[in-house]
Amino acid sequence: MSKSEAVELPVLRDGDVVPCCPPITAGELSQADAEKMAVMFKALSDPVRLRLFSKVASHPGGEACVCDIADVGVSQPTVSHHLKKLREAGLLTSERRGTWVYYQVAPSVVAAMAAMLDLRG
Amino acid sequence: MSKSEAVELPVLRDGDVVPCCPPITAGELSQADAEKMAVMFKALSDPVRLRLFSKVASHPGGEACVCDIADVGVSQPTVSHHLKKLREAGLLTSERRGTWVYYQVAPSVVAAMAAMLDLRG
DNA sequence: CCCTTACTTCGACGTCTGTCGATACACCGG
DNA sequence: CCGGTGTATCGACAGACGTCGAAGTAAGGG
Repeated sequence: MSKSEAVELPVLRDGDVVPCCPPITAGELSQADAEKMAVMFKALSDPVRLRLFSKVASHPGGEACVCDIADVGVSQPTVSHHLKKLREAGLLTSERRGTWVYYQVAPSVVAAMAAMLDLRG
Repeated sequence: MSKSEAVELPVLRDGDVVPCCPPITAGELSQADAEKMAVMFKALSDPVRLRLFSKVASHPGGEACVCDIADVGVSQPTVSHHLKKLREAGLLTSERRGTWVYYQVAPSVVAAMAAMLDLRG
């Protein structure tokens, strides 16, 4: 599947934000932009995914092995399914290291979502 | 169409943010917090709702009449349905003034979502 | 009053989504 | 090569969701 490279801290500096879409206060979203953003928000619209995501994000280095975060009250296949959704939405990246698979947060994508919700115009 | 006599700007100051949940980097989300946040993210997980929301948010005063924003490519009952979802999630509030119903953004709720996605620890 | 305009609710329908158990795939240690 | 552990995919199914037209409610104007 996907092959991610860099393993770095999720620390953000100004300018790291992918300028996907302007803040919602800036004007009406185009159909295309709306669909793009909807995919990201949908990824976080499930309690299980939200918990998985927070577990990865709050882990040291912003990355965690599946086995470290799998305890969210659903079966293992379901965990895998949700992690795939988060991956497909661009919020997480994954990397296999030996037996284990590590998931990392994608800071710029998350920052883009936050930026879009910025009401200070 | 309608004539919205602008109320006030949705400008935020520090401290206006409802401290619903800590940033996702701060630790694992509780089951309850995850469910609460999931409802908000789910509200923005649909392209039509995202466009409706952006139309309200980008309107002068952060408020708009339904008739001003209803042109999003779906039927009018569907628009009403989506606005209800946004209202139930706390992202919008509504108010009837005469014949028209005006929707306003709920700045503190939106800010809480943005704060949760803040990766700067 | 009744009619028109603005919006909401209702009922129905097809699609999408979350969940599971079973199964397949990847890696490691012996 | 073989058995064991960690993850991913598959197939199935119930429930949630987006959509519509039709009908209901609210307000204003003749």
